[in-house]
Amino acid sequence: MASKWYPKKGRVIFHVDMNSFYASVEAAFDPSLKGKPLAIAGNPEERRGIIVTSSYEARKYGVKTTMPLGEARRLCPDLIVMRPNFERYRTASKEMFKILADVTSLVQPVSIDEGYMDITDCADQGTPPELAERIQHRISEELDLPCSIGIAPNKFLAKMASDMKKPMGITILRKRDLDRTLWPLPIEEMHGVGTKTAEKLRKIGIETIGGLASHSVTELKGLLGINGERLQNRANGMDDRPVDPEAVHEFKSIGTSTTLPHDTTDEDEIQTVLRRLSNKVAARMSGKKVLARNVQLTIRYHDRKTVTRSRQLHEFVSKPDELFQHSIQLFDQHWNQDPVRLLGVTAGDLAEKSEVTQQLDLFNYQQYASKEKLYKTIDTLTEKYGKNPFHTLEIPDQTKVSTSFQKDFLDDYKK
DNA sequence: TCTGGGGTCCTAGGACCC
DNA sequence: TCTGGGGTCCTAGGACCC
Repeated sequence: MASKWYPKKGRVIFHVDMNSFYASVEAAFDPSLKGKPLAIAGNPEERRGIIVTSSYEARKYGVKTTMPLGEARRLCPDLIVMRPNFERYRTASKEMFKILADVTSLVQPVSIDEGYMDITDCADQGTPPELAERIQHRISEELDLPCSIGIAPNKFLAKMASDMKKPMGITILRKRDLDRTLWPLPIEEMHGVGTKTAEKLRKIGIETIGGLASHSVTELKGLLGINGERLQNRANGMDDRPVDPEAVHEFKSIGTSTTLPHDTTDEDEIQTVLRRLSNKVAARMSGKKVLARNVQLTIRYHDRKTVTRSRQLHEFVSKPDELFQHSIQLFDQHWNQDPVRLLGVTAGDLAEKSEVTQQLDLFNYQQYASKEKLYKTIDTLTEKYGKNPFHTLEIPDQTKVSTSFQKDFLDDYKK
Protein backbone atom coordinates (compact mmCIF):
# COMPACT_ATOMS: atom_id res chain seq x y z
CA MET A 1 0.00 0.00 0.00
CA ALA A 2 2.67 2.41 1.06
CA SER A 3 4.60 1.62 -2.11
CA LYS A 4 2.02 3.66 -3.99
CA TRP A 5 3.55 6.72 -2.29
CA TYR A 6 7.11 5.58 -2.48
CA PRO A 7 8.29 4.97 -6.00
CA LYS A 8 11.74 3.40 -6.03
CA LYS A 9 13.41 6.65 -6.89
CA GLY A 10 12.62 10.09 -5.63
CA ARG A 11 12.15 11.71 -2.30
CA VAL A 12 9.17 12.82 -0.28
CA ILE A 13 9.63 16.29 1.17
CA PHE A 14 7.34 18.22 3.50
CA HIS A 15 7.30 21.95 3.88
CA VAL A 16 5.62 22.90 7.14
CA ASP A 17 4.53 26.53 7.25
CA MET A 18 2.93 28.05 10.33
CA ASN A 19 -0.01 30.28 9.41
CA SER A 20 0.29 33.95 10.46
CA PHE A 21 2.58 32.68 13.16
CA TYR A 22 2.99 35.62 15.57
CA ALA A 23 -0.70 36.44 15.50
CA SER A 24 -1.61 32.78 15.99
CA VAL A 25 0.74 32.46 18.97
CA GLU A 26 -0.88 35.50 20.58
CA ALA A 27 -4.33 34.05 19.99
CA ALA A 28 -3.26 30.73 21.50
CA PHE A 29 -1.91 32.62 24.50
CA ASP A 30 -5.05 34.71 24.89
CA PRO A 31 -8.01 32.88 23.30
CA SER A 32 -10.22 35.96 23.58
CA LEU A 33 -8.29 37.22 20.53
CA LYS A 34 -9.50 34.33 18.40
CA GLY A 35 -11.60 35.26 15.42
CA LYS A 36 -10.67 38.94 15.73
CA PRO A 37 -8.63 41.10 13.39
CA LEU A 38 -5.23 41.13 15.06
CA ALA A 39 -1.94 42.61 13.95
CA ILE A 40 1.54 42.45 15.39
CA ALA A 41 3.36 45.70 14.76
CA GLY A 42 6.23 47.83 16.02
CA ASN A 43 5.84 51.10 17.86
CA PRO A 44 4.96 54.00 15.53
CA GLU A 45 6.33 56.47 18.12
CA GLU A 46 9.72 54.96 17.41
CA ARG A 47 9.09 54.81 13.67
CA ARG A 48 8.77 51.06 13.79
CA GLY A 49 5.08 51.07 13.07
CA ILE A 50 4.79 48.49 10.38
CA ILE A 51 2.71 45.32 10.31
CA VAL A 52 4.84 42.27 11.01
CA THR A 53 2.03 39.71 10.88
CA SER A 54 -1.73 39.84 10.90
CA SER A 55 -4.50 37.34 11.52
CA TYR A 56 -6.63 36.09 8.63
CA GLU A 57 -9.52 38.19 9.92
CA ALA A 58 -7.34 41.30 9.53
CA ARG A 59 -6.16 40.22 6.10
CA LYS A 60 -9.76 40.23 4.89
CA TYR A 61 -9.63 44.00 5.25
CA GLY A 62 -6.50 44.21 3.15
CA VAL A 63 -4.04 44.40 6.04
CA LYS A 64 -0.67 43.14 4.84
CA THR A 65 2.82 42.53 6.16
CA THR A 66 5.14 45.62 6.03
CA MET A 67 2.16 47.95 5.68
CA PRO A 68 2.46 51.05 7.85
CA LEU A 69 0.28 50.76 10.94
CA GLY A 70 -1.68 53.92 10.14
CA GLU A 71 -2.78 52.54 6.82
CA ALA A 72 -3.76 49.22 8.39
CA ARG A 73 -5.92 51.04 10.96
CA ARG A 74 -7.59 52.99 8.21
CA LEU A 75 -8.44 49.79 6.33
CA CYS A 76 -9.58 48.02 9.49
CA PRO A 77 -10.72 50.40 12.24
CA ASP A 78 -11.33 47.56 14.73
CA LEU A 79 -7.82 46.20 14.32
CA ILE A 80 -6.29 44.94 17.57
CA VAL A 81 -2.61 45.82 17.58
CA MET A 82 0.05 44.18 19.74
CA ARG A 83 3.79 44.61 20.07
CA PRO A 84 5.80 41.50 19.22
CA ASN A 85 6.75 39.10 22.05
CA PHE A 86 9.70 37.38 20.44
CA GLU A 87 10.43 35.21 23.46
CA ARG A 88 6.93 33.81 23.25
CA TYR A 89 7.33 33.06 19.53
CA ARG A 90 10.68 31.38 20.04
CA THR A 91 9.19 29.11 22.69
CA ALA A 92 6.27 28.16 20.46
CA SER A 93 8.68 27.56 17.59
CA LYS A 94 10.78 25.17 19.65
CA GLU A 95 7.68 23.19 20.62
CA MET A 96 6.61 23.01 17.00
CA PHE A 97 9.99 21.70 15.84
CA LYS A 98 9.94 19.13 18.64
CA ILE A 99 6.78 17.69 17.11
CA LEU A 100 8.47 17.52 13.69
CA ALA A 101 11.52 15.86 15.24
CA ASP A 102 9.28 13.09 16.58
CA VAL A 103 8.73 12.02 12.97
CA THR A 104 12.28 12.23 11.63
CA SER A 105 15.64 13.75 12.44
CA LEU A 106 15.77 15.04 8.86
CA VAL A 107 14.23 18.40 9.73
CA GLN A 108 15.67 21.65 8.44
CA PRO A 109 14.32 24.78 10.10
CA VAL A 110 14.47 27.71 7.69
CA SER A 111 12.99 30.36 9.93
CA ILE A 112 11.14 30.67 13.21
CA ASP A 113 7.91 29.46 11.62
CA GLU A 114 8.77 27.08 8.79
CA GLY A 115 10.86 24.06 8.02
CA TYR A 116 11.48 21.22 5.61
CA MET A 117 11.32 17.52 6.41
CA ASP A 118 12.61 14.60 4.37
CA ILE A 119 10.19 11.79 5.10
CA THR A 120 11.33 9.50 2.29
CA ASP A 121 12.27 6.81 4.80
CA CYS A 122 9.27 7.22 7.08
CA ALA A 123 7.02 4.80 5.19
CA ASP A 124 6.55 2.74 8.36
CA GLN A 125 4.73 5.69 9.94
CA GLY A 126 2.02 5.86 7.28
CA THR A 127 1.45 7.45 3.91
CA PRO A 128 2.65 11.04 3.46
CA PRO A 129 -0.87 12.51 3.64
CA GLU A 130 -1.55 10.53 6.82
CA LEU A 131 1.71 11.72 8.29
CA ALA A 132 1.04 15.33 7.32
CA GLU A 133 -2.40 15.15 8.87
CA ARG A 134 -0.97 13.72 12.08
CA ILE A 135 1.63 16.49 12.31
CA GLN A 136 -0.93 19.19 11.60
CA HIS A 137 -3.30 17.68 14.15
CA ARG A 138 -0.66 17.49 16.86
CA ILE A 139 0.47 21.09 16.32
CA SER A 140 -3.16 22.16 16.45
CA GLU A 141 -4.11 20.09 19.52
CA GLU A 142 -0.98 20.56 21.59
CA LEU A 143 0.00 24.11 20.69
CA ASP A 144 -3.33 25.47 19.44
CA LEU A 145 -1.55 26.70 16.30
CA PRO A 146 -2.54 26.34 12.63
CA CYS A 147 -0.12 25.25 9.92
CA SER A 148 -0.10 24.32 6.25
CA ILE A 149 1.91 21.44 4.86
CA GLY A 150 3.16 20.97 1.32
CA ILE A 151 4.05 17.47 0.10
CA ALA A 152 6.27 17.15 -2.97
CA PRO A 153 9.35 15.41 -4.42
CA ASN A 154 11.63 18.37 -3.57
CA LYS A 155 11.98 21.49 -1.47
CA PHE A 156 10.88 24.01 -4.06
CA LEU A 157 7.67 22.21 -4.93
CA ALA A 158 6.94 21.49 -1.26
CA LYS A 159 7.34 25.18 -0.52
CA MET A 160 5.03 26.17 -3.37
CA ALA A 161 2.55 23.50 -2.25
CA SER A 162 2.35 24.69 1.35
CA ASP A 163 1.39 28.11 0.00
CA MET A 164 -1.53 26.81 -2.02
CA LYS A 165 -3.96 26.07 0.81
CA LYS A 166 -3.97 28.31 3.87
CA PRO A 167 -4.69 28.15 6.68
CA MET A 168 -4.58 24.51 7.77
CA GLY A 169 -4.09 23.09 4.30
CA ILE A 170 -2.36 19.94 3.14
CA THR A 171 -1.37 20.05 -0.52
CA ILE A 172 0.29 17.41 -2.62
CA LEU A 173 2.21 18.70 -5.63
CA ARG A 174 3.24 15.99 -8.07
CA LYS A 175 5.49 16.59 -11.02
CA ARG A 176 2.92 15.33 -13.46
CA ASP A 177 0.43 17.94 -12.19
CA LEU A 178 2.66 20.97 -12.69
CA ASP A 179 1.01 22.06 -15.91
CA ARG A 180 -2.31 22.66 -14.20
CA THR A 181 -1.23 23.49 -10.63
CA LEU A 182 2.01 25.44 -10.82
CA TRP A 183 2.37 26.79 -14.32
CA PRO A 184 -0.77 28.95 -14.44
CA LEU A 185 0.42 30.95 -11.38
CA PRO A 186 1.60 34.53 -12.01
CA ILE A 187 5.37 34.79 -12.05
CA GLU A 188 5.63 36.88 -8.88
CA GLU A 189 4.15 34.04 -6.84
CA MET A 190 7.18 31.91 -7.48
CA HIS A 191 9.49 31.47 -4.50
CA GLY A 192 12.75 33.20 -5.43
CA VAL A 193 11.15 35.76 -7.75
CA GLY A 194 10.78 39.16 -6.12
CA THR A 195 9.66 42.52 -7.47
CA LYS A 196 12.78 43.21 -9.48
CA THR A 197 13.04 39.81 -11.12
CA ALA A 198 9.32 39.71 -11.84
CA GLU A 199 9.61 43.08 -13.56
CA LYS A 200 12.50 41.90 -15.71
CA LEU A 201 10.70 38.70 -16.62
CA ARG A 202 7.49 40.50 -17.56
CA LYS A 203 9.51 42.76 -19.81
CA ILE A 204 10.54 39.78 -21.91
CA GLY A 205 7.00 38.49 -22.02
CA ILE A 206 7.03 36.00 -19.15
CA GLU A 207 3.81 36.31 -17.14
CA THR A 208 3.45 32.91 -15.48
CA ILE A 209 5.61 30.21 -13.95
CA GLY A 210 4.78 28.12 -17.01
CA GLY A 211 6.11 30.91 -19.21
CA LEU A 212 9.38 30.78 -17.32
CA ALA A 213 9.50 26.99 -17.55
CA SER A 214 9.45 26.98 -21.36
CA HIS A 215 11.48 30.11 -22.11
CA SER A 216 14.86 30.13 -23.85
CA VAL A 217 17.43 29.38 -21.17
CA THR A 218 20.05 31.42 -23.01
CA GLU A 219 17.93 34.51 -22.76
CA LEU A 220 17.17 33.84 -19.10
CA LYS A 221 20.88 33.50 -18.33
CA GLY A 222 21.59 36.74 -20.14
CA LEU A 223 18.92 38.47 -18.10
CA LEU A 224 19.45 36.98 -14.64
CA GLY A 225 22.81 35.21 -14.70
CA ILE A 226 23.07 31.79 -13.15
CA ASN A 227 19.85 32.49 -11.28
CA GLY A 228 17.96 32.46 -14.58
CA GLU A 229 18.84 28.87 -15.21
CA ARG A 230 18.12 27.88 -11.64
CA LEU A 231 14.71 29.52 -11.62
CA GLN A 232 13.83 27.77 -14.86
CA ASN A 233 14.83 24.41 -13.42
CA ARG A 234 12.65 25.05 -10.40
CA ALA A 235 9.75 26.09 -12.61
CA ASN A 236 10.13 22.71 -14.29
CA GLY A 237 9.98 21.00 -10.92
CA MET A 238 13.69 20.30 -10.66
CA ASP A 239 15.45 20.97 -7.36
CA ASP A 240 17.94 18.58 -5.80
CA ARG A 241 18.84 20.55 -2.67
CA PRO A 242 18.93 18.13 0.24
CA VAL A 243 17.10 18.67 3.51
CA ASP A 244 20.03 19.56 5.74
CA PRO A 245 19.40 19.40 9.49
CA GLU A 246 22.87 20.84 10.17
CA ALA A 247 22.32 24.00 8.13
CA VAL A 248 20.73 25.74 11.09
CA HIS A 249 24.02 25.61 13.00
CA GLU A 250 26.09 26.96 10.14
CA PHE A 251 25.15 30.60 10.42
CA LYS A 252 27.50 33.00 8.69
CA SER A 253 26.82 36.29 10.42
CA ILE A 254 25.20 37.77 13.49
CA GLY A 255 23.93 41.30 13.29
CA THR A 256 21.57 43.77 14.79
CA SER A 257 20.26 47.10 13.61
CA THR A 258 17.90 49.77 14.81
CA THR A 259 15.91 52.58 13.29
CA LEU A 260 16.49 55.66 15.41
CA PRO A 261 13.44 57.43 16.86
CA HIS A 262 14.59 60.53 14.95
CA ASP A 263 17.17 61.13 12.26
CA THR A 264 20.31 62.40 13.90
CA THR A 265 23.74 63.89 13.29
CA ASP A 266 24.58 63.91 17.00
CA GLU A 267 27.80 61.95 17.34
CA ASP A 268 27.30 61.26 21.04
CA GLU A 269 23.93 59.75 20.32
CA ILE A 270 25.36 57.72 17.47
CA GLN A 271 28.17 56.49 19.68
CA THR A 272 25.69 55.41 22.34
CA VAL A 273 23.65 53.49 19.78
CA LEU A 274 26.71 51.77 18.29
CA ARG A 275 27.78 50.73 21.77
CA ARG A 276 24.37 49.27 22.47
CA LEU A 277 24.34 47.40 19.16
CA SER A 278 27.88 46.09 19.74
CA ASN A 279 26.89 44.85 23.19
CA LYS A 280 23.91 43.04 21.75
CA VAL A 281 25.90 41.36 18.98
CA ALA A 282 28.65 40.36 21.42
CA ALA A 283 26.08 38.83 23.76
CA ARG A 284 24.57 36.78 20.97
CA MET A 285 28.01 35.69 19.77
CA SER A 286 28.90 34.61 23.25
CA GLY A 287 25.65 32.62 23.48
CA LYS A 288 26.57 30.79 20.28
CA LYS A 289 30.22 30.48 21.27
CA VAL A 290 31.59 32.04 18.10
CA LEU A 291 34.25 34.60 17.21
CA ALA A 292 34.21 36.97 14.25
CA ARG A 293 36.87 38.07 11.80
CA ASN A 294 34.77 40.62 9.97
CA VAL A 295 32.83 43.60 11.27
CA GLN A 296 30.27 45.40 9.14
CA LEU A 297 28.60 48.72 9.81
CA THR A 298 25.32 49.69 8.19
CA ILE A 299 24.23 53.31 7.87
CA ARG A 300 20.87 54.24 6.46
CA TYR A 301 20.42 57.93 5.77
CA HIS A 302 17.30 60.07 6.07
CA ASP A 303 16.52 59.40 2.39
CA ARG A 304 16.74 55.61 3.07
CA LYS A 305 19.91 55.31 1.06
CA THR A 306 21.83 52.54 2.76
CA VAL A 307 25.57 51.96 2.78
CA THR A 308 27.52 49.10 4.30
CA ARG A 309 31.18 49.30 5.20
CA SER A 310 33.14 46.35 6.49
CA ARG A 311 36.63 45.35 7.46
CA GLN A 312 38.28 42.00 7.43
CA LEU A 313 40.41 41.61 10.57
CA HIS A 314 43.69 39.87 11.17
CA GLU A 315 42.49 38.42 14.43
CA PHE A 316 39.25 37.18 15.88
CA VAL A 317 37.10 39.44 17.97
CA SER A 318 34.22 38.78 20.32
CA LYS A 319 34.22 41.42 23.04
CA PRO A 320 31.63 44.23 23.06
CA ASP A 321 34.35 46.86 23.05
CA GLU A 322 36.23 45.29 20.14
CA LEU A 323 33.06 45.35 18.05
CA PHE A 324 32.35 48.88 19.16
CA GLN A 325 35.85 50.14 18.31
CA HIS A 326 35.68 48.70 14.81
CA SER A 327 32.18 49.99 14.15
CA ILE A 328 32.88 53.49 15.43
CA GLN A 329 36.03 53.64 13.31
CA LEU A 330 34.09 52.52 10.26
CA PHE A 331 31.51 55.16 11.06
CA ASP A 332 34.09 57.94 11.40
CA GLN A 333 35.76 56.88 8.15
CA HIS A 334 32.65 56.71 6.06
CA TRP A 335 29.88 58.87 7.47
CA ASN A 336 28.99 61.65 5.02
CA GLN A 337 27.57 63.96 7.73
CA ASP A 338 23.98 63.49 6.54
CA PRO A 339 21.29 62.74 9.13
CA VAL A 340 21.26 59.04 10.04
CA ARG A 341 18.05 57.01 10.16
CA LEU A 342 19.32 53.53 10.97
CA LEU A 343 22.50 51.98 12.33
CA GLY A 344 23.52 48.34 12.25
CA VAL A 345 26.46 46.25 13.44
CA THR A 346 27.11 42.79 12.01
CA ALA A 347 29.78 40.27 12.92
CA GLY A 348 30.80 38.05 10.03
CA ASP A 349 33.33 35.42 8.98
CA LEU A 350 32.45 33.49 12.11
CA ALA A 351 34.30 30.56 13.60
CA GLU A 352 33.61 28.41 16.60
CA LYS A 353 35.44 29.56 19.67
CA SER A 354 36.65 26.08 20.57
CA GLU A 355 38.21 25.50 17.15
CA VAL A 356 39.95 28.86 17.09
CA THR A 357 41.44 28.32 20.52
CA GLN A 358 42.65 24.92 19.44
CA GLN A 359 44.28 26.39 16.36
CA LEU A 360 45.91 29.20 18.30
CA ASP A 361 47.52 26.60 20.53
CA LEU A 362 48.58 24.52 17.57
CA PHE A 363 50.36 27.33 15.77
CA ASN A 364 51.90 29.04 18.70
CA TYR A 365 55.27 27.81 17.52
CA GLN A 366 57.08 28.63 20.71
CA GLN A 367 55.77 25.35 21.94
CA TYR A 368 57.75 23.50 19.25
CA ALA A 369 61.29 22.39 19.74
CA SER A 370 62.77 24.42 16.92
CA LYS A 371 61.60 26.96 14.43
CA GLU A 372 63.60 25.25 11.67
CA LYS A 373 61.74 22.04 12.15
CA LEU A 374 58.45 23.84 12.17
CA TYR A 375 59.27 25.55 8.87
CA LYS A 376 60.35 22.26 7.35
CA THR A 377 57.01 20.80 8.27
CA ILE A 378 55.29 23.76 6.73
CA ASP A 379 57.30 23.25 3.51
CA THR A 380 56.37 19.60 3.30
CA LEU A 381 52.74 20.34 3.75
CA THR A 382 52.84 23.27 1.39
CA GLU A 383 53.89 20.84 -1.31
CA LYS A 384 51.17 18.43 -0.36
CA TYR A 385 48.46 21.07 -0.30
CA GLY A 386 49.75 22.86 -3.38
CA LYS A 387 50.03 26.22 -1.67
CA ASN A 388 51.25 27.75 1.52
CA PRO A 389 48.47 27.18 3.99
CA PHE A 390 49.62 30.19 5.93
CA HIS A 391 49.46 33.69 4.64
CA THR A 392 53.05 34.29 5.57
CA LEU A 393 55.78 32.14 7.01
CA GLU A 394 56.71 34.61 9.67
CA ILE A 395 53.33 34.86 11.26
CA PRO A 396 51.44 31.69 10.61
CA ASP A 397 47.86 32.58 9.99
CA GLN A 398 46.26 30.40 12.54
CA THR A 399 42.78 31.16 11.45
CA LYS A 400 42.36 29.62 8.06
CA VAL A 401 43.45 26.05 8.21
CA SER A 402 41.26 23.00 8.06
CA THR A 403 41.05 20.29 10.67
CA SER A 404 42.57 17.83 8.21
CA PHE A 405 45.51 20.17 7.79
CA GLN A 406 45.97 20.40 11.53
CA LYS A 407 46.02 16.65 11.76
CA ASP A 408 48.57 16.29 8.96
CA PHE A 409 50.61 19.02 10.52
CA LEU A 410 50.90 17.25 13.84
CA ASP A 411 51.55 13.87 12.19
CA ASP A 412 54.32 15.30 10.06
CA TYR A 413 55.85 17.35 12.80
CA LYS A 414 56.13 14.39 15.11
CA LYS A 415 58.12 12.42 12.52
C1' DT B 1 1.12 56.27 5.84
C1' DC B 2 5.38 56.25 3.85
C1' DT B 3 8.32 51.46 4.26
C1' DG B 4 11.43 46.84 10.65
C1' DG B 5 14.88 43.58 11.65
C1' DG B 6 16.92 39.17 10.97
C1' DG B 7 19.41 36.80 7.56
C1' DT B 8 21.51 34.36 2.77
C1' DC B 9 23.40 34.29 -1.74
C1' DC B 10 25.23 36.39 -5.95
C1' DT B 11 27.85 39.76 -8.71
C1' DA B 12 31.42 42.69 -10.00
C1' DG B 13 35.64 45.17 -9.73
C1' DG B 14 40.25 45.80 -7.97
C1' DA B 15 44.50 44.01 -5.79
C1' DC B 16 47.69 40.62 -5.86
C1' DC B 17 50.05 36.33 -7.07
C1' DC B 18 51.71 32.88 -10.29
C1' DT C 1 59.95 45.76 -23.37
C1' DC C 2 55.47 44.20 -23.43
C1' DT C 3 52.32 40.96 -22.20
C1' DG C 4 47.88 36.71 -21.12
C1' DG C 5 45.04 34.20 -18.23
C1' DG C 6 43.70 31.95 -13.98
C1' DG C 7 42.84 32.01 -9.14
C1' DT C 8 41.93 34.01 -4.54
C1' DC C 9 40.78 37.58 -1.38
C1' DC C 10 38.44 41.70 -0.16
C1' DT C 11 34.81 45.14 -0.52
C1' DA C 12 30.29 47.01 -1.71
C1' DG C 13 25.89 46.60 -3.35
C1' DG C 14 21.68 44.30 -4.76
C1' DA C 15 18.01 40.85 -4.68
C1' DC C 16 15.46 37.93 -2.06
C1' DC C 17 13.17 35.61 1.97
C1' DC C 18 10.47 35.51 6.45
